[in-house]
Amino acid sequence: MNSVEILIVDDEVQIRKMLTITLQSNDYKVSEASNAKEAIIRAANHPPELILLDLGLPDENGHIVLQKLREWYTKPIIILSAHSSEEDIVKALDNGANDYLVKPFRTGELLARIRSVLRSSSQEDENPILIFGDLTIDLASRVVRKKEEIVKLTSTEYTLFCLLCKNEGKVLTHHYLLKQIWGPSYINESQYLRVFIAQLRKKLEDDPNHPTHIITESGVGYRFI
Amino acid sequence: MNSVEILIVDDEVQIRKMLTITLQSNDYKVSEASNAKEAIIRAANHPPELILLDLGLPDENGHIVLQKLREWYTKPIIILSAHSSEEDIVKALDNGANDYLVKPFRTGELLARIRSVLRSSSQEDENPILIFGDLTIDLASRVVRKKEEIVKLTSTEYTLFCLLCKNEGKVLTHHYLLKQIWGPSYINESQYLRVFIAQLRKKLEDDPNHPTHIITESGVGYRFI
DNA sequence: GGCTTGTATAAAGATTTTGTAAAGAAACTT
DNA sequence: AAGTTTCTTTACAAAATCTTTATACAAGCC
Repeated sequence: MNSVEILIVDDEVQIRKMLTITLQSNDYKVSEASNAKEAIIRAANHPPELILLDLGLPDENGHIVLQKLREWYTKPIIILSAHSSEEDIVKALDNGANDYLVKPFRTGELLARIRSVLRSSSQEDENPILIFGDLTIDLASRVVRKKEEIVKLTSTEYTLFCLLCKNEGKVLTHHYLLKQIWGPSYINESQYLRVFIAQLRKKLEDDPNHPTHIITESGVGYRFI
Repeated sequence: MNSVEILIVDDEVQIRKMLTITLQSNDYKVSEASNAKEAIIRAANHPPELILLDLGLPDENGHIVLQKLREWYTKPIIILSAHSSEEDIVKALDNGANDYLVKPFRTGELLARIRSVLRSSSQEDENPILIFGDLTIDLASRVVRKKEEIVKLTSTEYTLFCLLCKNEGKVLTHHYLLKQIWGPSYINESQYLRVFIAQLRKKLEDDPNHPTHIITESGVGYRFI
């Protein structure tokens, strides 16, 4: 068993099916998403080793999805697209795509290109466990520990914490966090954030009243250090 | 100047010329080889950051050249080939090529693919940091430091400081600053500015009474140096 | 000097933003 | 269907930030 997980993002069920079968018969683990929102949530909750991203999604422009993913997702992304214009290709590659295949593509070539990008990304042997002082976060198994003790986080708490961790040191605006976690229509619901930040602090900080990891940037957002 | 060196391996002189011009005009350094033997010697003597390899060389099969190179050469190799058969593509990718472009290819796409593979091989994600003496400002992370120490700025202070930094040396008028930060209806509230300039000086200057960075231009505005 | 104009700083007051608890709603479990 | 967990919403307290006021200083000019 390969145990390498690939996330397929495509709105056409036939293509997902075809890809799933192809990949599974080559010993990859597969997860699927049929739209942009689902793709981002899946990628954040359970980051795959590679993402196959169709640019023609129903709910959002594929280039935007790519940009959003690349804000934190560092593993390979291969674009599968019906568009073969140079403009699209250059834009996607410059937005951080590792490869770009035009549909319809040849299965053997796709598999070879997958092997290629996985090879060049795995040589950096990325440790899926991030360590911040006494806090560790194992992205692969979705486990957060504080001084070896496992901390139980709800799905939303974990997504929020992941985002903060992956952007260590950077300020993430309320706007951005709300959009990433709850979706674009929630960008004014800052109260949600406060509640969940408070919950994270209660679970993760030594002294929740004087947080040392999750820092408030008043008027702007939050920062993780 | 980019100073990234690329080795072009192709037996056709016109293609080498064309590639050389394209790459040089995009700030890459270029070296050339016209056959397999030369290619391997050049790569060994002076390893480039990337190799563009034509598979149709006169003295040896391109796939063999690729294999030989990959025995020790770990940086990106992009194949340029007239053959578009799946067999060739898969074989090249599995032999360690990072990408495979079929001739004739589009220049913009080639450049984008070069950027892509260079990016994923060099993976230094440096965020731009502006440095002014002992003051540094990290725009991506929204962090200002004075002698390595993080200085906590409020939202408005930071916006003001950014404006000054981004216009280093220039005088920014009261009018302009007020308009940018508080909006057009505040252009007469110069007192606001004085308060915030004073606060910035208190936090950032060695001696706030004798500022060396944030300079008053009496009657006009402020200047940052 | 006395006057005016522009600037600097501290501190009080007002406002905005953030933190916390807790209740109600919704979604899952068993 | 009852119980549990998680999410959403409300209300209020606490903290941080912004605005305003008061006062002082410095430079230029009559």
